[in-house]
Amino acid sequence: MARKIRVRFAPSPTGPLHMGGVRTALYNYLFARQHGGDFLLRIEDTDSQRFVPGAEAYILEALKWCGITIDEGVAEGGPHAPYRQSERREIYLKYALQLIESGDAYYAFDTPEELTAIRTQAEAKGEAFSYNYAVRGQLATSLALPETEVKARIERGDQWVIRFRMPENEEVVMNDLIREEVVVNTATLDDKVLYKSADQLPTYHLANIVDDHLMEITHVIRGEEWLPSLPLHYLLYRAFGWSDTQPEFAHLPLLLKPGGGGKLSKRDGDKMGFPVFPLQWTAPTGEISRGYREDGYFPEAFVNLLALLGWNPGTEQEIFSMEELIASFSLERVSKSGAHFNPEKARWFNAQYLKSKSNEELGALYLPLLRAEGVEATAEEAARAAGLIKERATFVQDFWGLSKFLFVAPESYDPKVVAKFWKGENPARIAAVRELLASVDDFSQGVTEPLVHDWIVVREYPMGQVMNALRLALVGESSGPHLYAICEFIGKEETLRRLDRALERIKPADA
RNA sequence: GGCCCAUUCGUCUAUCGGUUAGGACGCAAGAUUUUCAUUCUUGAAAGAGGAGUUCGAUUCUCCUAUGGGCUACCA
Repeated sequence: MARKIRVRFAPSPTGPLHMGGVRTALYNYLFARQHGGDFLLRIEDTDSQRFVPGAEAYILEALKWCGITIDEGVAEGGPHAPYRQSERREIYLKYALQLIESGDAYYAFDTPEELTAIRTQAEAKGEAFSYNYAVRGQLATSLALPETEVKARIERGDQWVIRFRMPENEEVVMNDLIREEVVVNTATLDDKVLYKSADQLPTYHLANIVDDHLMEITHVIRGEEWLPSLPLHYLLYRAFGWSDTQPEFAHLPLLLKPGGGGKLSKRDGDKMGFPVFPLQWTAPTGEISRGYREDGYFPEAFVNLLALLGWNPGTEQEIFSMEELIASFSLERVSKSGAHFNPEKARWFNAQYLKSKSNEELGALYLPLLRAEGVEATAEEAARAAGLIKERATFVQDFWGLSKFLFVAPESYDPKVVAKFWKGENPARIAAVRELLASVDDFSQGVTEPLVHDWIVVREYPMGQVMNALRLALVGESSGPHLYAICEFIGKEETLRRLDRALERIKPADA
């Protein structure tokens, strides 16, 4: 009988989620939705030392912004609540003790200080210390100490941890949905801590396995950095007797820095000039890291570009809505090797989405920016302006720079353009065009364009010369949308006013 | 150091033994346009190296190299 697909995203609230984390969440979400399964969000806050206030709220907001909806989780609740591991602390000790009972784990009384001492000592000799079968019989463990001594220490309140008793020499054969078979010999592995008395909290490994089991998780989709601990996780499922319901595993390739040199990390963004976080993050120290949202990315574009970083549909389609991603995603088509993030392509994705949006939608986004510039435009004007310039923009934030001349007359005139076009007969021609335009009242593009165009052609004036001079007079520079569209937008009165101003203010380059 | 994973244009990637090795970003050129941009066309650009297996390897195996991850009482 097939179990209902259930996956989880289980971040640790040690800071803002970075884009690699969002991608992991996204793949989990896509997988769940495609199979009609459940997507859970579990907060893994078993490290009280590294807890960062605000991180959890950030994670929730980031997923929401991306359109990743959660079926069960800290905010939604669900049949397996609570979904915050710190609130499940009493669950884990029982399971740790069960492993001691079965002989799969043992108490260890070494203090962290003792362990660092042993480590540095080994290092000095050029060796690497591993807490494993070779040493657990010699150290202060329940395997080496008499039972009475173990009891006494625990009752006395000595601190202890519970470690997994890693088999001495066993080939663990694992299966990964992306990498297929992986084999590791346990002789190379150490006895990981599962539970610590100091804060009465489990470590990741124990909490993760216990919760995935209890929450009936069927597929664990996580980053490749977890692959080395997969054998431990296999062995834990076996020790608990849960092998028959053990989830399938899929380890995702890492997101790498654009230029190489390791996985993308939280610091890279500000250093390399692109965001690594979905949302802007203000650290408790006050330090601000930029986010895709604040940088002007549409969530659809962000999700789209993330989806294609490590997965491809096998077709040439590149633009995917969330629905299309849900329909075409598959773990089989996730690539095995790490993906370098390409900020240029990220911008391209956003430009694609920008172009596909309606003028009204973009106008609504532009309006507040116009207000911020002190322009009181109507929604209709903002939409028309957006329509004129969306083809040449990547972000809505680009709009003002690309269309300010639609709302305010140029204060200055680009000297290079003046030198090139405001000379010879051009100023006089512009003066003539001004009178020509003054003769019509309908300023729609369909009227002004043939009017001026024919006028220039009939006189055999050089089209480029006249038009560029005209553009200079109206816009102040040499780039922008179709000139007659600009005239239509600003209207007759403003057009004539700007021409008068230009004729008065611009000094001919050859005078 | 040990263990594990990976390796096709600069980058993301297609190819599931036989292809002129395809697409996208970026780059270059051309066309269109009054300008810039858009758009369109074209171009440069890749199988890490070496052994095998095979009639035939980018594709399968091994070695080397390179890249990456892990190696905490962090996740």
